[in-house]
Amino acid sequence: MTITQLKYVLAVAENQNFTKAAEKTFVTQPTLSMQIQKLEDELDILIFDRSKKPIELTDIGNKIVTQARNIVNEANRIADIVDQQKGFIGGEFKLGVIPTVMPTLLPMFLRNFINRYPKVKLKIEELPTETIIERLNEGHLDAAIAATPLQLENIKERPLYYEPFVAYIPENHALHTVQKLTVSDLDLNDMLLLEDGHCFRDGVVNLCKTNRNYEDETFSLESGSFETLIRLANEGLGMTLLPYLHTLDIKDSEKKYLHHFKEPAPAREVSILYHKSELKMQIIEALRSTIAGVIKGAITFQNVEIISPLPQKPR
Amino acid sequence: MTITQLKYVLAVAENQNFTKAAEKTFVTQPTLSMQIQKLEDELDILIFDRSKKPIELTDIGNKIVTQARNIVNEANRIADIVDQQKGFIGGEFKLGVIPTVMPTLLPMFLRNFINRYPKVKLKIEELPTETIIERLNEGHLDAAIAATPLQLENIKERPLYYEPFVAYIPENHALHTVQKLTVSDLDLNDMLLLEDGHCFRDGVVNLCKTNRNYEDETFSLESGSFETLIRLANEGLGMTLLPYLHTLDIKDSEKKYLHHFKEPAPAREVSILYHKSELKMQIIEALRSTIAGVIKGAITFQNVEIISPLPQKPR
DNA sequence: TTTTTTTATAAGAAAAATCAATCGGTCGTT
DNA sequence: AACGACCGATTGATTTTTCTTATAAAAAAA
Repeated sequence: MTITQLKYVLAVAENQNFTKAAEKTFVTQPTLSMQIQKLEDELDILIFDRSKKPIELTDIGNKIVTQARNIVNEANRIADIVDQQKGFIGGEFKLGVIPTVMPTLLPMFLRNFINRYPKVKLKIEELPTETIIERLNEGHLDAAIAATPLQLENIKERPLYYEPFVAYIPENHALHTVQKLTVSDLDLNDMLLLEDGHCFRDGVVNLCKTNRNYEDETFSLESGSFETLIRLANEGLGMTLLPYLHTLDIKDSEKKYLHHFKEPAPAREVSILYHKSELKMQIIEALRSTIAGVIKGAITFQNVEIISPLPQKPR
Repeated sequence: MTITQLKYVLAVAENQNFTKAAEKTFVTQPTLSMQIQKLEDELDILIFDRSKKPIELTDIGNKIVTQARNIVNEANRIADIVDQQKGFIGGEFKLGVIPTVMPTLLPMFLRNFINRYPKVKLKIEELPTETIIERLNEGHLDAAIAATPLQLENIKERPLYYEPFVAYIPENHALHTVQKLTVSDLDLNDMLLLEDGHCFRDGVVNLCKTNRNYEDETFSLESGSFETLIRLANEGLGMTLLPYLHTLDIKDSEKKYLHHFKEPAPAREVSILYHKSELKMQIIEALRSTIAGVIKGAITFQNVEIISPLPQKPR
């Protein structure tokens, strides 16, 4: 059994197709066929059920793939240990970021990070929390930035900052005159929300539900961006909640509609997530410290109440 | 980097000598030299400091060896997973047992186990707890039986039985007339102890110390076996404590000197230990269930108080 | 110094991994 | 049913890698 064989197995398991897996691993398809057969012979089991289309893992194949991922991860870590020893910070690094953090946080630290660690080839993807978790587990992402706490078995989370919710209340709205908002003022029926799938939306829903217990309703007005939500609010279709960083680059003419919450303000916890194997830990640490550095100037809130980003299942 | 190379590195690291390592791995010495050099070239570091005699690991070499052990263990586990799937229970299995458990427990389950799992080649070694822990960590033992709780980072423990302490009090002793002993009756100065290094000795010391706080004294009368302790007690040199199973095959004429403790009786917890990687788990489970089966008939104590087997450090 | 021990090197043999080409089976389409 | 597309297995040649024998070189022991 070789590490190469295990990598081949992983590639085929992921692509469910020998030919595609061969391309990904930069070998020809017969190479994959033979090496995987050799491994199967050695172990005297079948890893793949080739009668199914597309190809499937057998029961035992599934277990082997899990363990193979383990081994390959641990093996990759050798290079990592060496890098660390040499003080080398570089190589490809794949970072996932949730959509509601991406446009505000990224411009704040990216230039800074690239200057400090020019040898790191950052590949950043905007992904929903759910996909981020999958990809972290599969090793397709090296780290991610998302709202926490998620408390997942194989994923570690380290908080970066706490970002309060800020209300955007148009002129003609009932709450417009209220100086300091409290959570109990909120009404989910009057709230303009992001589309389903955004964890910020789930956070807002959770926040409003701490107040009263709503039925699971269908919301008619939803949108994919905060920009649109603000425009809808201006049209008098309700109020909305924004994450604090988004309120920094709002039009001056609209700033007067922003209402902060009374302390402790509800807030989301934004963390850097990584797999418990702590692969490429030195780059993760470099990222974390860079972000922590730039964020310190922008966000200084301490007394906040953390709102869970997880959707509550209907009972 | 290949798994074979990592195994070679481990062999050389353990033997501190290429030639001996070559014999152990059943290859010639040049093979080791070349493969290890290849790995060093690939990683662009030196794993061994060849200027020292005997050969030594470099700093980074040390880290790599630790990780290599990890990888090789995880790799071995693949075969294990396959065995489990096939329901195969067999192969070599190295079990460590502490001296105070060995002579009583072994004859109880060994024949039974060999009959049930004839394909397992059991290699049993009598070792002190300290050595057991080392060997489990290094992978030289597959499992061990020792007194717990030890609460070690990389070693899991699963209790097999609770074995009460039984006092052996000779005729002329002050406590001879006491019907049901309590811990507060014990006096460490009057206690015949096993030699240093036995965890049962530490257990007895801990037990007596829960009573009063003793200085760390030197004990003049110590011995390596319970047989001798009993003989010394008969000579009127003090009393002693025995683990329950040892009291079963004591001479009939001496049985009258055995005194059980009042419930909850102090007891040692005897567990099966194994590395957290759970290698050869199906054999470990087979062992555990076999022992649990035979022990159920012999030990039925429930209401006991577990005494730590760890030596207390002098402050 | 000589001998022994130990690791490195060189060269060739053996084993393996890989590739290009091709086969054979399955599936969907006409 | 026939055709073509797709996909994994097979074959045989080629390259690469691994291992061994033989030997050199260096260090330690005698």
